[in-house]
Amino acid sequence: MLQLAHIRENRQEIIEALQKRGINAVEIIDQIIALDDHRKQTQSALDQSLSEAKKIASEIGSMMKAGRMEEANAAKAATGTIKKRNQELEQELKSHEAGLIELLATVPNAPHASVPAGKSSDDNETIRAWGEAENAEHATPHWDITKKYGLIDFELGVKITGAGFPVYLGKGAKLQRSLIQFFLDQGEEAGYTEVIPPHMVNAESGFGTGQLPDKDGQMYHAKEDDLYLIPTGEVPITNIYRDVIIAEDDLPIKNVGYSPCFRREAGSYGKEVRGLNRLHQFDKVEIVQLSKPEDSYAALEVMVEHVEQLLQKLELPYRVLRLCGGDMGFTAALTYDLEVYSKGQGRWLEVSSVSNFETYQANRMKLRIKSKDGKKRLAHTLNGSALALPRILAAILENNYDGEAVRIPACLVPYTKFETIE
RNA sequence: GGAGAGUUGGCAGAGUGGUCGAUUGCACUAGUCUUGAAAACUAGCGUGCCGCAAGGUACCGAGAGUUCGAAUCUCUCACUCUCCGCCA
Repeated sequence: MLQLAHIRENRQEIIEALQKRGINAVEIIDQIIALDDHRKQTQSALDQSLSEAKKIASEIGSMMKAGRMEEANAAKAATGTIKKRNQELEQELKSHEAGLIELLATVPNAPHASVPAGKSSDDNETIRAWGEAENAEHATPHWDITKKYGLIDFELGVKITGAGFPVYLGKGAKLQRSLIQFFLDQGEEAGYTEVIPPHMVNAESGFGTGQLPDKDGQMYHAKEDDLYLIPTGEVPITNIYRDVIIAEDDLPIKNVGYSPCFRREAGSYGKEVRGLNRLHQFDKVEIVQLSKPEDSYAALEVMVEHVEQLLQKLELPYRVLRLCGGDMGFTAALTYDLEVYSKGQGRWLEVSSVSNFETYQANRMKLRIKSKDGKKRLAHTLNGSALALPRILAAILENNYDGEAVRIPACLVPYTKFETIE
């Protein structure tokens, strides 16, 4: 969520930034500020009232010690009204605080100055591109290739679980595992510390990174234990640092982690979701950074470069997009999407999304930085896919297929131990 | 899943109804001393909220309750440890 102090100080600026998302936030922002005013007043009144009650209690203590019992009893009798007032003020404060969080949680992050205004993916800005985005001579969609070589069985997944839960077989499984290993090794080389996080999270974690309350329909929920299957490694990895105060010298913190991701994808259908294009369960290697506010945008660029390096090593043509306000996720201030060109389908596939959340998540998580002089401030959080597996796998199969065999990119051969699928 | 023990500031560990946000030690930070370091000594050293500030207020696993007053008493829950059961 946005910080209250920041909203109060930069009301107009935030309203203008949110317009890039197509949101008119005037009313909600003013509502928030008004409620915060009430909160402050109530806090003051409560503190004063509590102070009074405390004073009387200690006076009664001294009276009793001195043996002046009648006096003490008289004072006791008079405490009723104060006590009642305290309770009322406490209730009022609580409801103001809860109301504020509720309102704040409905306001998305304010886009960065460089974010273009826009409604949909049509308004995204292409920053740069790499490689030849042309259809292959033997253009074949990956679902035909996986079938031909027995790499993935989608129907088998339907039997075991349901649509969107494919079964990887033989060289298909090995290629998948090799990619994970490759991505993790590359992350480690770039200075990220590997973590293997839990694949289920509680509601607090879901709130911390911003999936809850707004996107809870997208996550699988185990009601019995009130736990959610993670939609991305971002959730458990970033929440490692929930409620933590980090010494400034320990920043930046860089983690890389592999995890399966589970998404309900309610409402998706058609050829957009065919094959590996959109699944309910998929694998992803995620990179996460915590940084000082003044360093976060430089870190974001380096993260994008890291992902680009991966794609170049895999020899996949790609382009980098700066998302417009309307296409950006709820919690992001700036997002770069990386798309690879899928030659078998003749379309771009999103394989990575790298974002700076500034203090939006840190504020929800109470993730703070402590400098040497003892001053505390919220950290900036960033994350990105490096990379999401299924569409990479699809692109590798489609882009390296010559009608006879699939050639494995050189960087993966040390992992797969085979050079072709035929 | 069953039985028992526990949960206090970065760590260790006091405190069982009244001025306790909490003794003390270690760690940490600054300073004195020293050629430098160590040692010793001095001071500082949790987090949130309200307030320009002085200051006020809240937090001793979480929530509720008893009381004029709760870290201390009662209840519920969570977690940790030990033993038993089950199990990859």
